[in-house]
Amino acid sequence: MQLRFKHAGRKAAKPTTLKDVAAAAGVHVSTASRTLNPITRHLVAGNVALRVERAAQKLDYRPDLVAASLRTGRSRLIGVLVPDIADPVFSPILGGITESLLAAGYSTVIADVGSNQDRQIELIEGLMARRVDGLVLATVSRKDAVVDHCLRRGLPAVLVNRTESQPRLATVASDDAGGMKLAVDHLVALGHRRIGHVAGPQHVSTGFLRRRGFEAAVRKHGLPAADIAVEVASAYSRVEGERVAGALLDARGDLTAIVAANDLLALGVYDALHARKLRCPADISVVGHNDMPLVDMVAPPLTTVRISHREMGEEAARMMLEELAGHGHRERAVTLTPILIVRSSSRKLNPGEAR
Amino acid sequence: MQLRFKHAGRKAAKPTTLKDVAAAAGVHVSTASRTLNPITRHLVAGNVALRVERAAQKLDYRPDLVAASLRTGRSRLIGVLVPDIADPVFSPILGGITESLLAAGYSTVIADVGSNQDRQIELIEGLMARRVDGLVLATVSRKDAVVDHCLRRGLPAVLVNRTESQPRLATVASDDAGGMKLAVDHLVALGHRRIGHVAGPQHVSTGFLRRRGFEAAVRKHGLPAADIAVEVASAYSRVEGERVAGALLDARGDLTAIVAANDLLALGVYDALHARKLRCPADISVVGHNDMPLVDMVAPPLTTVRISHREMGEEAARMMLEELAGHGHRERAVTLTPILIVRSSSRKLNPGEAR
DNA sequence: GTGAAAGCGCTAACAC
DNA sequence: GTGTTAGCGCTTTCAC
Repeated sequence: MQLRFKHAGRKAAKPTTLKDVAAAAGVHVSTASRTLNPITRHLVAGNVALRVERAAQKLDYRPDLVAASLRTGRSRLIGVLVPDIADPVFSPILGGITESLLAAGYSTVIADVGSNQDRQIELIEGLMARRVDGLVLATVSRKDAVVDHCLRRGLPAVLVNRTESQPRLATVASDDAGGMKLAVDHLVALGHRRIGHVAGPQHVSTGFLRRRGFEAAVRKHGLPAADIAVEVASAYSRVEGERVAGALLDARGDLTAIVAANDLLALGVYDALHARKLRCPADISVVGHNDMPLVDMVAPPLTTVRISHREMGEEAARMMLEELAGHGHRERAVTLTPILIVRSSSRKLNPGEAR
Repeated sequence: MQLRFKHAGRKAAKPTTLKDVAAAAGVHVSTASRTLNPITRHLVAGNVALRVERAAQKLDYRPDLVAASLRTGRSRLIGVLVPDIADPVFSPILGGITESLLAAGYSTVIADVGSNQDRQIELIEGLMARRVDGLVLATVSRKDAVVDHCLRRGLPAVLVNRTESQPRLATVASDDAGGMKLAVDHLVALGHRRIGHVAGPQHVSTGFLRRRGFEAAVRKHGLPAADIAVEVASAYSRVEGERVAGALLDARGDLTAIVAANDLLALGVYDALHARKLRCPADISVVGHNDMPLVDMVAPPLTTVRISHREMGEEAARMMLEELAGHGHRERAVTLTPILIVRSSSRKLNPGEAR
């Protein structure tokens, strides 16, 4: 389609500067600057301030944040690194972060950086070239080169969703081990004893801590090691879930339940069951983790562990703001408590029942 | 939890400036600048350039984009407005945009702006204060004040996913009417004649054009107006889908199929069917639109129209880059062709069958 | 081909 | 309280 528009390419009018405002108000630029900055507003006489404000209003003055950044060294810009913007887990986190930061006058640059740490550092350099005031990392592995980099460069940073194994930065995350305990307690209460775990990648905290949480919960219930089966997925994806669950099911025909490290893996478990003509929950109960959108509508509706991703984002923003305000040492780790959402993918085992 | 870290609050080292590089290379800043800018690189003698580059390398020099922006008036920053970052439709669009722009050296500021146009304009002003070079709008209504604003301010802008009724800006969107034709053709081929439509909000192009596309398709098949029922939802949400589908079903007990303007609405249709103890597809066939993640896993797997959101984002980025390069008048509207994905929510009607 | 100088728009020390 | 001055780090004329 070929079209033309009269407006297209129209030249932008040169915007009003502080100098224009000052001239219009008959004062010096610095006075205008002081007036328009809430912090220094009180330094200027009421009537003068009023004149400046009126002039600014009349000329539709908009401060140039780029110039202000150059002068002050601060940009009021926060970078956010996510491994995959299309992963539904990160949307609400991003929503929480951006909204909270915006309310405090900060803009957010979201970088979809994948999971290659060298590339991540390259991209961070780009953000630092823009003088971002801080970074929120939703990407970290348990020992993360990006964190090293931020520390070395003195760039304020906050971790969200994932933690390092040795905490070096302020972090907000869900209680991953606690979430698995909820899942295992639930299954044990339903009579399950031979339980498998489709673990997430072990180089990220969620995968690692959930596996450990699973193992601890299972031990707490005194289930013999022989009743338990754990297999690790190399990524949080449906295909990996299917592959790993398949391996688990083929090796251990006696399992009655599988706990997946997240919902995407759990859906992969569904796929594996389907491929083997096994029914859920009749043959195998499945529990996921995250309560991502729509898992209440899949067949069968998924029993899962809900964590408040949006709240996680809001909390991360709050921590970042504290960090920037200089009193960032108060609260270094916030742990959100997950809750169990029981739906139809887990069922009560009849006494003595086995496959 | 209270913790402290030795690294926390560590002072950032003052970064190397162009001046440092110039000094180290024994040349003037302007020469260093010329060397490091690919466009002006050829103006400087080979051996000198080499010296500068080595110095830059050695000092780990990173150009200050803020200073460059102030000087040039360009920021290599693009703003992207989405109505709701948590809506899974926008994730792949954002992924496509950010990746393509990044490859061209542009960063992306994503603004989650809701649907209040006054607020949107306020937020755009914030982006303009950061001197964004352009805006990608995934938010527009059929007559959009934000577009007025961009035009007036001379800010390059590209529309994605939604179009205005009178095209004033470069746009990339799916063939919405065509998508509905696919859906209706499919149902008619299966023997359906009494078909309902849960339409989306009519102030956005997707809702409007899909409804019109539905009506045109139905007319083309010569279905009498009495066989058709259209009801408009006030938002693309599951609850609205349920409400509107409920109204449709209660008023028209003879319908055998419903086409929803998007998948979220289609899932609402499922909810409404469920509440009325109607089965899909046994009693009512349902077709959605968008093929959003997981609709292949709901019960029953949803027949829907797939559009390539990621490609849409990539295309929008390409158009923006063209716009910025000055030859933005070549191709003003790109229409992506959707395809039908048949799953299990639509079934063939037996001859003469009715409810 | 390179250096000198000006200046983007703003803020903040200092002077009065 | 307000004006003066300097300068953030870079690019880009203009000289030579």
